[in-house]
Amino acid sequence: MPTTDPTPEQRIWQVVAEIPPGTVASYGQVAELAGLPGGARRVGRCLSRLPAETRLPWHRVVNATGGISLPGEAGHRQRQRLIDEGIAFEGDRVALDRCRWSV
DNA sequence: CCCCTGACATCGT
DNA sequence: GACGATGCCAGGG
Repeated sequence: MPTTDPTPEQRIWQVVAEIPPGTVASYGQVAELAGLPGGARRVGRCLSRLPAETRLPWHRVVNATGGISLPGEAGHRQRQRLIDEGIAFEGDRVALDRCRWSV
């Protein structure tokens, strides 16, 4: 057993790391899987603090409607990364009915 | 301690 | 389906 219990942050990182390529998860979904029901905002805040060099697939996390919540140029890059991964888009939103991550 | 803000979600109109 | 209001949680001033 672990000598120290994982912090909520680590559980969030863990869940995000598990999102398979070609699929996306919503902030609320990640929060719930991380054992933080209603902690969607916390997930967003956590991801915003990630270093630019992180290898965590944070770009696979979108809002409940499939839209990109990350504002500005960074959001534009996230969209491009998703497209490069083969994620299907409907206008500015991800086609959740086809690309949503389900366990 | 109060107030505001943010990579959110949900409901009513 | 767009919009505004409300709920929620954590930080920062």
